[in-house]
Amino acid sequence: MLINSTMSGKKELFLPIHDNRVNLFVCGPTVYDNSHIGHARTYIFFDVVARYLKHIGFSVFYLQNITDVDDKIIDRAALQGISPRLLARTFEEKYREDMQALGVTNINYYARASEHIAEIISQIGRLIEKGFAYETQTGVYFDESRFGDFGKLSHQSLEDLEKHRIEPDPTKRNPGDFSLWKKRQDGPEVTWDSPWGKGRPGWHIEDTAITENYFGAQYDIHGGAMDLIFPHHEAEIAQMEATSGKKPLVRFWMHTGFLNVNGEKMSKSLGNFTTIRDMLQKFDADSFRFFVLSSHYRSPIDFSESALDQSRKSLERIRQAAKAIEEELERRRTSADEASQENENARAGLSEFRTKFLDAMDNDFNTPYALKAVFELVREVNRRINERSISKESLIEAGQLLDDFGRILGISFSVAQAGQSVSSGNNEDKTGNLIELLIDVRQKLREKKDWALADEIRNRLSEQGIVLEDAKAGGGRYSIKLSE
RNA sequence: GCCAAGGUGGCGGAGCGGCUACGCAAAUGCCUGCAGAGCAUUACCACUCCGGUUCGAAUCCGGACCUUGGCUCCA
Repeated sequence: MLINSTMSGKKELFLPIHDNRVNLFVCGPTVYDNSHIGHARTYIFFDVVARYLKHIGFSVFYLQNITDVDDKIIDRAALQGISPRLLARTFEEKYREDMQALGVTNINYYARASEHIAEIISQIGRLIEKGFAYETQTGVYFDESRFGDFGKLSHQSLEDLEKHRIEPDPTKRNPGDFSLWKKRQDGPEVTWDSPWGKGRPGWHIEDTAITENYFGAQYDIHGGAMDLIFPHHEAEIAQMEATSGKKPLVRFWMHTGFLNVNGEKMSKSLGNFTTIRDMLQKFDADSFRFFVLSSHYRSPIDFSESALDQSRKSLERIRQAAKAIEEELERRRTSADEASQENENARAGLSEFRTKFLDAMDNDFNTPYALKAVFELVREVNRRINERSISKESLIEAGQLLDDFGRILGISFSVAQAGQSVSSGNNEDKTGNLIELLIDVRQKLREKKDWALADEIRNRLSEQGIVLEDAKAGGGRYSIKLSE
């Protein structure tokens, strides 16, 4: 398969370093607040990366760090009068709940920065020994002038990087040198002993200490959003390649585009900051996943209510087809349909849709193109059902294809688990029985051609959010719209 | 200023050298008591601009313009 690497800017053939094993690392959140829908975009995408790589037979280990030692956490905790650890653990828990709610379920291990201090200290020590880092009164810094490749990922030269907006720490040798260890004491929970005195790690070092610990000096894929390319990922390259002397740190750098809101970057000052929790109050997780995956992962996407609405409706079309397949299969159970069987013989099989879907995914995770294949399958199956030219085998195959595609994308295409909650007519509860009763009465009215009353029942149920759909041969079905 | 990603039909969004997706919305027809769903067809076929390469460019090259982001907080 082909994967675009930020380093080369090109699609390259993906082969893991170790046989069949794929080591995947994605920068996790700094847990000082609720995660927002921009995080969700990135993490949903990499969840699909893991799902797909597993589907095509790789053994994937997906590692994510949790930044639970950080200035923002300390500041926020002080503001709220609670301990940094309590704050961090609280939002870490919420983050995990959010991921669960979004169907992001393929992360094998979350590594907390605070639980890898020994590894961090070890790596800093080796950097100093090799002359890539130095100690001052304020901390330990990486000397970028000693590492020739600095800037290679973001395509910037050292001269470009001389320009800076924040006044650099005066003890640093070069303005671009970044912090490995901060000599600060902000309370026992965020202060550790080190050969350079008490303090805490800088932001970049935790990731390479963690990946070195679990993956070694080199691994397959490192993911994150575009804004992390510089300086964060640049710093990771410098730290690990300087420590180990092995290049490259990572074979494939993958970066997701931004999620904007009405064309603007999401930010608290603009008031367009949407947390995952708030979003899920209004939209179901599957619709959001569909929205995320209907654009290419490197393109910017624009979040809006109408975009989400459109995604919901598009997804609904796939689910309608899944429903039609089930119903047709049910019908076949009671009566054999020789005609359909025979009519289909002239038709091609459905396997071409699997090929199209997998080809799209194989080409740098082109999820919009993969979704196209899903819709083409849907149309073909609908057509065949309508024309009575589909065999039982093809119905089963189509159902399996939809299931497989849904599993890879982490979206439920089947009716049963639909977010909109579509009930079929065999509810056990009393409400369901009442609705059944009304449908029965209405059916009798229809048989008597009392259209006025029949329509009134349908309209009034519709006002209650219960939508009736009449079938040709009586009975019919209904669905309950939970939202709105 | 430097670096990066973009500018495609009413909207969303693929394609990245030649037949133009896919979805949403719309129209007409079939089906239906009506509606919905489904199916078929349609809208006469859009690619920021200006040059160039080519038999042929949305797609390659050069140049402009615009948008968003990064430049040591950031998914």
